[in-house]
Amino acid sequence: MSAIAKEAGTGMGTIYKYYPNKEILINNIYIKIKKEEKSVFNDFNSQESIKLQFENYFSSIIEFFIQNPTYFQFMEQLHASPIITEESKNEGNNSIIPISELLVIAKKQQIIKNIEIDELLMFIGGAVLSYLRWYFNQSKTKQIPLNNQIKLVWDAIEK
Amino acid sequence: MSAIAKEAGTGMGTIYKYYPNKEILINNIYIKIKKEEKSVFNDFNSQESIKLQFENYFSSIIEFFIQNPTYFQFMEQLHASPIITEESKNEGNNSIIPISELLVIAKKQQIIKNIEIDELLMFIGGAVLSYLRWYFNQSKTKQIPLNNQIKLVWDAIEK
Amino acid sequence: MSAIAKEAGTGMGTIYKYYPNKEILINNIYIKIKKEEKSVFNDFNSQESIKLQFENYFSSIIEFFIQNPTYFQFMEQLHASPIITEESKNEGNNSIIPISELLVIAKKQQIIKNIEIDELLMFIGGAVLSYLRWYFNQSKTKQIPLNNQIKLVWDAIEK
Amino acid sequence: MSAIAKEAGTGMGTIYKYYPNKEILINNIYIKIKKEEKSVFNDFNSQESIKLQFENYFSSIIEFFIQNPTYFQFMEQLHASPIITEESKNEGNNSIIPISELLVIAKKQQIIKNIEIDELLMFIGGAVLSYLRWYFNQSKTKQIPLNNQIKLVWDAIEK
DNA sequence: CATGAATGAGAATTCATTCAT
DNA sequence: TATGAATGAATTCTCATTCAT
Repeated sequence: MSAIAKEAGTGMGTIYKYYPNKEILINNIYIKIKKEEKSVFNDFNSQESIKLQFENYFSSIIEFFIQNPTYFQFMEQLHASPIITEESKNEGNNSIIPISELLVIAKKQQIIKNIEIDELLMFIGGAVLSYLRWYFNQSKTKQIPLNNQIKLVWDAIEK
Repeated sequence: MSAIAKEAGTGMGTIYKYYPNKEILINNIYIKIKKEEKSVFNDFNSQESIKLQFENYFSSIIEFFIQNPTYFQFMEQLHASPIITEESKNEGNNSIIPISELLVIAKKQQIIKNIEIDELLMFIGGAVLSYLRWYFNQSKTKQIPLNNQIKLVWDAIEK
Repeated sequence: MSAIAKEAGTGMGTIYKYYPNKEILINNIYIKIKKEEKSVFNDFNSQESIKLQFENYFSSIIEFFIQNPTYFQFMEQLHASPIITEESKNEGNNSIIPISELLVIAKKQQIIKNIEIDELLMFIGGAVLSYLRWYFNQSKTKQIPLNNQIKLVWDAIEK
Repeated sequence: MSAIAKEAGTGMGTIYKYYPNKEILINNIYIKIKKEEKSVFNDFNSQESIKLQFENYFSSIIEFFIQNPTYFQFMEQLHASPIITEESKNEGNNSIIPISELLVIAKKQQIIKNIEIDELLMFIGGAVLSYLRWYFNQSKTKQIPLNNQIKLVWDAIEK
């Protein structure tokens, strides 16, 4: 907590004014990131084809974390920590609503495989996560093309 | 540490006899799990088709963690922790050698897409991880068929 | 450390804020005592005869430890302890500079024996130490006159 | 204790067979050294002059600790430790009986100053101690002549 | 009888939280 | 109101002692 206060340029007392204890602080950060993550989808144009919308989503969510590397580090370290409450996790799950809705439509239109939405979602989530882990381990010189990842995921879920 | 000793049914001093400090203990557990993970591939029959071998690997590695849920919990909580040293991570990376070699062959035989091995590996790793996260969040009644996951991954990497 | 905190009327955390660990705390006390010991000589009047100055020094340094019995106990217990670093010992040796300088003058004036300064110093140090050990072992009723000690030392070093 | 057992080439259990606990072990070592120290005086020839006997004693006791540097280290570290019992200290004080008796004679014969034996003893003890501290801090190349020390002490106590 | 692995009370150290300024 | 020094419960680690082999 004292390290956080120092980094934030405030006293510890100030943090405790807004967040009664460390658990609440961490959980609020968690939820904040999840909300921002969800908002990535707001700008999307639903006039475009399903495939394009999906690809846009996929690259946007990755771009989001590339632009906010500390968010990614935070999630990597804490998503499985006992400090994150069940309640926070539930609220955090809202972040996948947009892509979930897109998948529902795609499935109805028989564009993608007839697999449970949840199962597809977790699969896509895994692709996002692994790409980002890779990205942040890379020396910045060798950039991995996102195209390949997008093709892999789309070939996977496409009917 | 005292909780670990209690759970292990030993005194704390005994743990410190074998592992000089907590960091070393945790890193040894990390490496042990990674080694076991690698050994999953030992039994494999290289006479089978590439696809079958791949599917076997994929389901085996998932089976491994389902049989050892504590291993999975440990990795989820600690893989991104600063307590895991760079050295341990490097040693841990040996666990993907078997599947890596399989992919090299598959690529040569033009069975799978012409994408860098590392990129394919991280993609597959993401699929494994996301399935397991899902599995352990499930109430045990609703079992998700692994078949779907295998099909998704294979369709993704197949040429 | 907890006993020290209790005695000091603070929490243990407070000690650790100023002294990162026990070793540093102990070494700081060591150096502090040595510095105070040195400052005993500050008040001295260099107009007086060499002999008088010497006698003043001798009785002052003994008076200093009699007034601060805990200082003496600390030194007795810790001067040979491995917790006192070589660096601290070197810094502590500054405390003998004043008397050392006095002896240099005394030797030039052929007042004292033509023996190496260091050898004289150690001899004097031994006399101080042994008197103090004696003093603190005494029941307070039987006070040993310091005069005798001073005569002994002076007769020893005098030409 | 385990370090002691290792150094001694035995198991810890063996030590505990002979010395029920660490305190007793340390105190026994203390007393053993003190006894050896006393025996240094056994060989002495009472036919010699008092002065010669004194000088022999002085150099013998120093020689004793130079030959047994670990004894000196032990005493330096532990003489003021709370682990040494009052009883051990009392028993240890026997080691000064021989020199004490010599001083009684010397005083009767008016060879040395008319100062209390105990005071003379502590003075001499201080000289021994300071010489040894000096000796063991020296780089072995520069040997300090013991003659000077002996002259210093004798001039001090001589009438 | 000798051993040294096992023990756990006690010591050192940390860090979330409080509260006087 | 904002601060960060002070706090001490909780944690890590040590080491004298025991006891099964």
